[in-house]
Amino acid sequence: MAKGKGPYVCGLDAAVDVVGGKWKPMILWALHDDGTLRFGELRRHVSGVSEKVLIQHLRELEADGIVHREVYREVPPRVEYSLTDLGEALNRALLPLGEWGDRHMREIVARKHPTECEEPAAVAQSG
Amino acid sequence: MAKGKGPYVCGLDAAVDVVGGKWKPMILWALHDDGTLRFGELRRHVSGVSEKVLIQHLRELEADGIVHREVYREVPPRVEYSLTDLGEALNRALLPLGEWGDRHMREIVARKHPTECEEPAAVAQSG
DNA sequence: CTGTATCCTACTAGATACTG
DNA sequence: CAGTATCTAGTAGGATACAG
Repeated sequence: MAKGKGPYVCGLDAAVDVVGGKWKPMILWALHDDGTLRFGELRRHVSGVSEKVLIQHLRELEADGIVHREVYREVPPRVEYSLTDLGEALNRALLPLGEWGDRHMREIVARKHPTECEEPAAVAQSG
Repeated sequence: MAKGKGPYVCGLDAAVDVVGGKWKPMILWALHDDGTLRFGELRRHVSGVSEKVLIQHLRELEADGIVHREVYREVPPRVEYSLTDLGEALNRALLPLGEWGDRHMREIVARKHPTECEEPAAVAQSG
C-alpha cells in the first residue's frame, strides 16, 4: 500500500500517495499499454527495478485496488498482473500529467543537466 | 529540485518527480488558489509542514521552474511566492488526478483504515 | 519463474535553536 | 518575517542469496 500518510487533505494528495512510488508510474504505463503482464515481463518493461522493489510496489498497488493479481498454480509458476477499473481510471487521470511532462521534460531536464539533452521519445499514449 | 532520478522514461515519470514531494501538491494547490502568498501564509495553508521542509520544497519547485520567488528588501522582510506559467500548466494537468482522488479517496482510505471512524462497508472491489 | 529474507545506504522529513 | 544549521528518526530503494 502507499505511504499511508493519513487523512488526505485533497484528492490530489491521495492520488500522489498512490502513484508516488519510484517505479509505479512506469508499472501503470506498462500495464495500460499491454493489458496483462507476467512478473518477468513487467520486470523487463520497468527496466532497472529490482525484484524486491517491483514486488513491493505491485503489492502496494494491489492493496490500493489499482492492479489485479492472478495466480496460476502451474509448473513453472505463472502470475499475471493487470489493471482494475480503478487503475484504468487512474491511468486516464494520469494522461494530462504525462503529456505535461512530455511537453516540458526538456526544460526540466535542462535545468538539471544544462549540457545533457535527449529526445523526449514520446512514450505518450494515443488516446 | 526534485529527486533528480536521472533521464526520465516518460513524461509522467518527470511529472511525479516534480510533484512527488510530500507537501508539494498542497503547495501548488494553495498557490493556484490564492495566486500569490508570502512564506508565512504558505505555512498556514500547508498546515503541518515545518519551516525547513517548506523552504526545501519551495526551493525545489523554484529550481524546477514551477514557482516564482519575489524578494522585497523591506523591513520586516517580505518574500512572495507565485506560480509560473509552467506551474499553472502543471496545475491544470493535475486537475484530473485530483478529481480521481476525490472520487475514489473513500475506497482508498477504507482499505487503509477498515475500522477507523469510517464504515467498514464499501470496500467494494472494482471487478 | 515467482517470489522471500536479510543487510545496507541514501534520502525525506521532523524538531529545535539560531541569524539577518 | 524569512531563512539557516544541526541533529535525529523513519523509510524507500538497492544488492544478493535463498526458497517453493
